[in-house]
Amino acid sequence: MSDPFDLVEHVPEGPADTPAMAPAPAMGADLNAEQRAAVEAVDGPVLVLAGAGTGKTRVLTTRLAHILATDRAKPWQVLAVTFTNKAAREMRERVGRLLGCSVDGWWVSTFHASAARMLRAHAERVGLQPNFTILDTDDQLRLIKQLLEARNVDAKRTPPRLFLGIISRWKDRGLTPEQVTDAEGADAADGQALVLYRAYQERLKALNAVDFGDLLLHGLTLFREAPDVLERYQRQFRYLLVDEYQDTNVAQYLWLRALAQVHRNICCVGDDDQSIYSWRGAEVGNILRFEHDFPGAKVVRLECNYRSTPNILAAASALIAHNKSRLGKTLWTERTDGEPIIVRGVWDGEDEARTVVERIETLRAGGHRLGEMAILVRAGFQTREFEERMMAVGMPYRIVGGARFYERQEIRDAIAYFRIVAQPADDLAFERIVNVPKRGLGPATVQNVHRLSRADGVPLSLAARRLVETDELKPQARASLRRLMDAIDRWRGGMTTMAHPDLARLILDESGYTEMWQRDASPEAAGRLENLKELIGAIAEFDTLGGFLEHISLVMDNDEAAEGDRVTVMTLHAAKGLEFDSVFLPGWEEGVFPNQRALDEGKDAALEEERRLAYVGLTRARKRAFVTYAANRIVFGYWKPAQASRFITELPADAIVAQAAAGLTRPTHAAIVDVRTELAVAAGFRTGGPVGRAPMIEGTAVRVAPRPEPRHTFAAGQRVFYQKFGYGVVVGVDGDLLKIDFEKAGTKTVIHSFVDTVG
DNA sequence: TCCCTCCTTGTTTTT
DNA sequence: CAAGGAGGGA
Repeated sequence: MSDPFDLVEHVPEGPADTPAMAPAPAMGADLNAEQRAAVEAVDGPVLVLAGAGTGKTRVLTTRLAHILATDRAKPWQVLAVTFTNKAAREMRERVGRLLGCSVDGWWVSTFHASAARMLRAHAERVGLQPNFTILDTDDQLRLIKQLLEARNVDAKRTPPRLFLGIISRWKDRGLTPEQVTDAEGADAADGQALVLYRAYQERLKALNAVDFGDLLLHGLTLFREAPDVLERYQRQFRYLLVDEYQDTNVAQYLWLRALAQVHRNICCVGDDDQSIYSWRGAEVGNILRFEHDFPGAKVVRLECNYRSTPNILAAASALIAHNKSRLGKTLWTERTDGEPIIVRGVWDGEDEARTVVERIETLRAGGHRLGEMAILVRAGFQTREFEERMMAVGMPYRIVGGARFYERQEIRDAIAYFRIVAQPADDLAFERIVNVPKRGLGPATVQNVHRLSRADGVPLSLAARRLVETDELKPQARASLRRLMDAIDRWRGGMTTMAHPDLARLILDESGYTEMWQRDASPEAAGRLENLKELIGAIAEFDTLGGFLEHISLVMDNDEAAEGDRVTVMTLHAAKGLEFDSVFLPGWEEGVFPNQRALDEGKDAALEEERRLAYVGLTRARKRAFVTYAANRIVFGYWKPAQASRFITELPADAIVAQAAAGLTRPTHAAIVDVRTELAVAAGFRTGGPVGRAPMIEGTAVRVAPRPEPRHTFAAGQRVFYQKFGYGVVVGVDGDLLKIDFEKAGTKTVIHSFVDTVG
């Protein structure tokens, strides 16, 4: 399969594609009764309600294998969709292993990838060209900014993000601008949002571009406007498998429903208790609608948990039982072993990081692998303190998420170069690179190109080409723009004559982009050049530049190989679907988790989603969980007293052990009615004043946890080592803070306790 | 045209 | 407290 744009028409149908598979009876012989029921109920609609750790992926993959093994369908007649790239990858691997064959070209992928694949094949039916560009959030925002500017909307009062959010939610619900009701349209941002939505869609079409939401939305339009196409897919896909069904939004639901109409063999696997993406348009209601839209659907519950100890299950079950809106499942296990969950109060975030990392160190000393431990946080900002602590003590760790590979500046720049070469009409790419590196083509020149582009109704790159033939530009800008446009033409020629990795390198070299970073003296420059090299390497794995661009626009996650034995740090959202022996759950405080926004909304729905997130966190643990909450937390740069999370009070007393740091009162759950207040008062507050200033103490039973003693004394001129920036010389001392002139990283201010003396 | 400084704003979560 | 954007000055 060489061209990812061209799939449907050429799916091989011969026997060569039939995998050499194990005989059917052997398939999944070790499943339990419910799992087996879910696997073998192949015909007709099936809804599998699968609790955490009940073998849901196993059921899905076995079911797929079973369908093929019993010859009910050929591989290309099964559509299996998941939500994340990670899950899709895993399913492909497991199915491949199960059947002992390659799954290349099969319809086993994410919703977005499947929808994109169909859309590529029938782009013209919805007014697109097959090589349309898929925009990411960054592109979308810039586009919206431009539209707002053009309409003289004050970007300060109404931030572009807000509009993007509204438009995305509409798309999640499968609504084109025409389908948004007048009432709702008038309501959103005083009616401006709907006007903007229309303009935005027009602009996208002109750019031959789509955003993520469009992949599904245009997919629906395609099905509506081209019944022949829909019918063909309906007939093709005899079996549909859907993973993480609770995360589907309305558009995805409608898309599935349309496809399932003919054969009605659709199997959705999900867990309403793990629905944590409603903010992104996911509709738990889809689970309820399923039985309504597919009457007679068989419902299978998987409740036997194979992952966690009884204590962990008891805690998770008790917690989630506080949610009102749920279908209700009871997880059980045959196991009897297990440690209690430790719930520990700490002084502040720093204390929390120290405590958690110490515990990790103890486990490691006891022979546990770091790769089996994870710190799961509510929000990204919480990772910082753990990162600093682990860096300071030399604990190997990896942060999942954060600045992802394809979102880094240098990667996005490079990709913009490739895009403008492969897709001449890609105005966004043109704008991104026209003056990067600086070549004297500032806003004034770009304005000129824009004007001509609008007047002639042609893409920016074509307008630029025409502009250099006129004398409208100053000689310098004109020469510079001509050089750039000549180069782009040359690179386009290279697409047919050169190997594409070579072409990619040539583009980066000739454009001066590589040189720009080589000349850059900042400490990140070396890493950026490294990343660019890696990018070229990634390109080499694809057959065409176009294929690569398709891949990266859909697969934006970096599966950085987790080499070595490391602690994983990530958000609870990112942890869904994973499991670890030991799970650390910090920041269980009101306002952090459940987070402030959920509390502000004051609605049950938001709070219940937070609780589901807590449930997801606990159920990631196989053997032990460690929950912490701090008495004091820095919020927006100011100390605030914190209350233990209500979720802590919802854990059953007999499954946990309560602990507290010195100076803090140990929580006694069973007896205290409102543990939260009790804890907060007993703990004492450190309030007021910006960070760094001496804390003010309120309350009575207060003891301030001692700050860690500096391990060394420092003076100007002292040569030092700091893990993050390397070697340097102290140039100033200010209390806890050291100003250090680093050899590689320049002058930085760091906290003394992480700095080591040298020599 | 570019750079610097001041000021605002924000903290979920991701295909 | 951070980072990112806007605005002003060289």
